[in-house]
Amino acid sequence: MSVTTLHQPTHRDALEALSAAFDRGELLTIFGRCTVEYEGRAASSLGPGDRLVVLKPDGTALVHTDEKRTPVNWQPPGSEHHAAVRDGRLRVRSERENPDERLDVQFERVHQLSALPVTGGRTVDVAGSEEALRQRILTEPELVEPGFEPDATERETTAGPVDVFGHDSEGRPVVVELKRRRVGPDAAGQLDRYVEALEREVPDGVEVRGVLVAPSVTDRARALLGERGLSFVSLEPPDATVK
Amino acid sequence: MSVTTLHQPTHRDALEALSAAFDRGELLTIFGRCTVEYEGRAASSLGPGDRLVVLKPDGTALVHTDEKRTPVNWQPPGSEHHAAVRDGRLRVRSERENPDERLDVQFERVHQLSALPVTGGRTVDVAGSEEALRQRILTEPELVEPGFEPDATERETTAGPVDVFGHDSEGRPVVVELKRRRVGPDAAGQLDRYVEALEREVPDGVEVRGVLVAPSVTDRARALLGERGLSFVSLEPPDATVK
DNA sequence: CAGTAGATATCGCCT
DNA sequence: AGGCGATGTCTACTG
Repeated sequence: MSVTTLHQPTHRDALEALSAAFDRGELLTIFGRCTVEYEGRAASSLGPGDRLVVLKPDGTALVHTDEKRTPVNWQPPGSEHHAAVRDGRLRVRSERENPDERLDVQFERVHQLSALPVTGGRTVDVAGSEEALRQRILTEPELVEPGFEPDATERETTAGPVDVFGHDSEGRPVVVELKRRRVGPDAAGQLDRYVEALEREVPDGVEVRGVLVAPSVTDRARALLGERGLSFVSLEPPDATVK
Repeated sequence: MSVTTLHQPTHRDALEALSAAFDRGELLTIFGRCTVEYEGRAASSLGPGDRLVVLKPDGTALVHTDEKRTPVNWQPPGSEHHAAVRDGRLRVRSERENPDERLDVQFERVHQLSALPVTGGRTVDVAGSEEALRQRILTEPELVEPGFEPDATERETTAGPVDVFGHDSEGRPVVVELKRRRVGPDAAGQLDRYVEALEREVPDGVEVRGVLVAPSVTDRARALLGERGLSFVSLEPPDATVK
């Protein structure tokens, strides 16, 4: 495991190490005093300060300060990294097309630069997802209500795919929308759009019911459900602590 | 600028440097072969591999592979980092309450550990936001339509705050929902909720109009707007390239 | 603290 | 490539 690290390198030495690391497909971390400019989907400017810059071989660029989970500036995967020395200073540019956007990091000083050969293990198994909740519904449909029977998942409508589609004990069509956590008005609106789309598919006079399945709802969402004649069933995804 | 870096340290030396850096409020990067376990809002497990772990003094923890913008595992700000050596191996735990969740990183080997003193410049000015689009509307209301006059921003309704509220050339109330980029059915539903909420506030017989202002809409969103009798105006936020 | 909606959201799936 | 919805979304703002 050969980690290459330079301390307080000259900008020219940093550039050389950086280029070599790009070629080897290594992960780069640069810690230094810099300014950052972004232009594309929006535009932003960041004054001088010490930051940690991470450049990934897949084209991702991250600029982190000492706060927050979200980088203060970034470029998504698929971008192209370029480095150069202008006016005696290291500049890293990461850009992509579609959308057209560009990130420029101008270094005043490079405190440390490391090239890290990263390998293996990218995929993570996550439990407690909406999919897990769906499995629970399909295994025990009576959790939605007694007599409920699922007929299809991801059933297509003009308003988009419905999580679970089925019918109740009296044969009425039922749309089920699943959410893994507490929901607000957006989820109620989403369910309503699906129900309205299906109302148009079904013979006149047949009522389409809508059921929102989630751990809990906000007051506003509950009110919205009431207005639209939709129901709510409290249910959590299995094997996970969800508030 | 004193960057502390250890190469291939023993787990015990790594722990010592780590604890010292915590005390000094420094940003920590650890590159090493590790496994990661998460449990909280969901649960996940990540097998052995080389990753970059970043620990921030505000309680943020990030685990990055060589791919993607999103860390493969993380802990949000406000968490508490703890480090220990168990069975001769470095373990970093980051946990928080509300929601109750915990991240465990178990190192097989530590390739490199750096403590970075980060200072200054966290705030970034962003242009081309929805706020910029709102300013544009307020300055040139005729961009919405000839005769449109804004009366309030963030006007409260039972369905939530409306971006811009005003009236048209004939005195009819108008709800304007702003989006900085191309919108889908969700935005149409959101506008519809606001219009319906205001219909209930206004005297019977008075029609409340709804206008969605965005660079463009999807087909489904356009259809939904049509059904609900809502309009669409194509407009982009200023000073930014938005598709 | 909860609710609500924006974001350079990112990401994955499917057409 | 675009549309669409989930996400351990994160983040800011408001009550």
